[in-house]
Amino acid sequence: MPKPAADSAALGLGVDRTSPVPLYHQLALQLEAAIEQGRLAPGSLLGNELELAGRLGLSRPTVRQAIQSLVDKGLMVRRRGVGTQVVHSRIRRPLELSSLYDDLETAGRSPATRVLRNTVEPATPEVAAALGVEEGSDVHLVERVRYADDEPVALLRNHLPPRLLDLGTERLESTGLYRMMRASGITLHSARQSVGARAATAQEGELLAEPAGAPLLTMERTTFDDGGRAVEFGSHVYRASRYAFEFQLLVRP
Amino acid sequence: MPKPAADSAALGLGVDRTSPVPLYHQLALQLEAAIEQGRLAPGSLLGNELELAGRLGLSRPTVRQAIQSLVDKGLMVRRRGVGTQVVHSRIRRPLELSSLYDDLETAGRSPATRVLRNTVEPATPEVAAALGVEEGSDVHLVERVRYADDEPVALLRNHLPPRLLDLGTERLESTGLYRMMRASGITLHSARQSVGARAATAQEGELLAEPAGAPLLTMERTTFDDGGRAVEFGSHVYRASRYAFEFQLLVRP
DNA sequence: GTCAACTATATGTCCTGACAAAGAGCAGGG
DNA sequence: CCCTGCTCTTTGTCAGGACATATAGTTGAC
Repeated sequence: MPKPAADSAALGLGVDRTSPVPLYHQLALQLEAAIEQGRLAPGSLLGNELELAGRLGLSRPTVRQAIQSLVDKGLMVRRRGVGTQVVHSRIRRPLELSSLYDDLETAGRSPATRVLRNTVEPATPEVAAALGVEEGSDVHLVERVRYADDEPVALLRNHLPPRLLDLGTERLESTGLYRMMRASGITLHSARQSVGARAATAQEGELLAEPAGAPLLTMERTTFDDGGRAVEFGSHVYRASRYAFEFQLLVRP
Repeated sequence: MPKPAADSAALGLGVDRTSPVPLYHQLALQLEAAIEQGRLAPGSLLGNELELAGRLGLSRPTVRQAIQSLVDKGLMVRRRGVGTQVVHSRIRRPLELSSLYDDLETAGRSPATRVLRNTVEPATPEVAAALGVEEGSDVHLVERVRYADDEPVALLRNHLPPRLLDLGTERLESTGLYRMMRASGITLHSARQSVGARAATAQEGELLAEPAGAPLLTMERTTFDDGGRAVEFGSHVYRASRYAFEFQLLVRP
C-alpha cells in the first residue's frame, strides 16, 4: 500500500535568526501551523531530517528537536527507516492542568464566581495531610459557586496554605484561582487528581439548582509548585447535567 | 535560604557501553532509581552537567538527554544559572492511556470479566462518527461487566471497526481489550476521553448491584492507533461507590 | 546601610561530524 | 511461488565544541 505520497516542497518554512525565539521552536510552530491548516496533510511524510535541515540552513539536531516536540505532542510519528509522518487523527489539546475559569472562558461561556466563604480555619486531618501542614494549624478556606452563562456549574471548595497568596474576595469574584497564583509568581508544576461521582446533598442541590440526590461529578485535587510545596487542595463538585471533563491523552512509549 | 546542599558524590552511577540500552536511558534509569530510593534527596542539586558528563565519561548532550527525560516526567526541575534539582513532591505515575483490567491487576484486585454480548451490528450515527466508518456498516459490539474481587465495578460497552481483531469471547473473559489489541500488533497512540456522571438506569443498577438512580461515573473514549485510525469506541459506566479515576498531571511549560 | 553593577556559574541553544540499527524493497535461490 | 538475505534509506545515538543568557552572589559607589 503506497503511503499518501511525500510532501515537503515549499511550505513557507524558514527561520529568522535575529529573533529571540529559539530556532527549533520557530520551526516547531511553523510545522504545527502547517498541520493545523492542512498544508501538511495527515499521513504525509515530512522528508528526511538531513535534507530538511539543509534546505532551512539548520543543523540536524535543531530540526530533530523541533520534530521531537511535535512527536511529544502526538502530532507526528517517527519510524526508523521510513520517515516522519503527520498523524491522521485530529489531535486536540492533551490534558493539562487547567482551571475551570480559563476552560469556560476559552469555550466562550462567560464564567462568573460567587464567593460563599473566604476565611481562615484550622486544618482538618485530611487537609493537613494534603497540604503538608500541621493538623489544626491555620489554612485558608475559600468556597465559591462558579457560573457559566449565568447558570451554576460547580461548587468549588479550596484550602490553601497560610500566607501564600492575597485572597481578596473581589479578585476571587473576577478571576480564577490559578490565574491569581500565577500572577503572584507561583510556578505550578503538577497536580494529583481524583475524579468520581456521588449524589448531591440538599444544600449542594440548592446551590447548583439541582434536586437533592442528583448525580454530581466530583474532583479532588492537590496542586504543587515547582518547589514541591502543596499550594492548593480542592474538593469540587460539578453538575453532571452541565459539565464533563474532556481531554486527550497520549500513549507514552 | 541555603539550598539543601549539593549532592552528586559517589551515587553508584556508571554506564555499560556494551549494553544495547542507550547510554542516556541507562543514566536516566539510574537517576530515577536513586530518586526513588532516596539516595538523591528531594531538593538536592544534581551537580552541573559538564562535570557529571566528565565523571561518567559521557558527552554533555547525552547527559542532558537523560536529565531531560526525568524533567519531562516531572521528577526534576532545571533552573538556568542554578542547576537541576530533584522535585520535592513524590510524583506518582502521570496519567496514561490505561485499561481498567490492567489497572485493577496492578492494584492487586483480581479482575474478572463477564461477556454479555459479543456481536456484529450496524453502526449508529454516533458510533459511525467516532470510528470513522459508514453509518449502518457492520461494527463489532462487545458488552461486558467487569468485576474486581468478585464485586461488579463497571459496565463496559465497546464498539470496534470490523476485521480489526479476533474477538473470541473466551479471551475477552480472561484478559483486557487493550492487551488483546497490543498482542495483535496494534500500536495504540492516543485517545479522546470524556468523563461525566449520571444516574443509573434500572438495568444498569441490576447489573452493577446498585439501586436505580444511583450516581454512576461515565467515560466515553475513542482510541486511535499510530496510523490515526480509530480502533475502539467505548461507553463505560463505573460504580461511583467503588471506583474513581486517579491520576497525576504535569504543567506543560 | 542600601542599591546598583559586575562576575561567576549553570543551563539553553546551536553547530559539525560520525556510526548504529531498524524497516522496506528488491533480488536471488529453493 | 515463497522465502531468505542483501542493500538502501531514514531515524537513533553519541561526541565535542562554541556562544548566549538567566540567576545568585559579591563588590563597589553613593
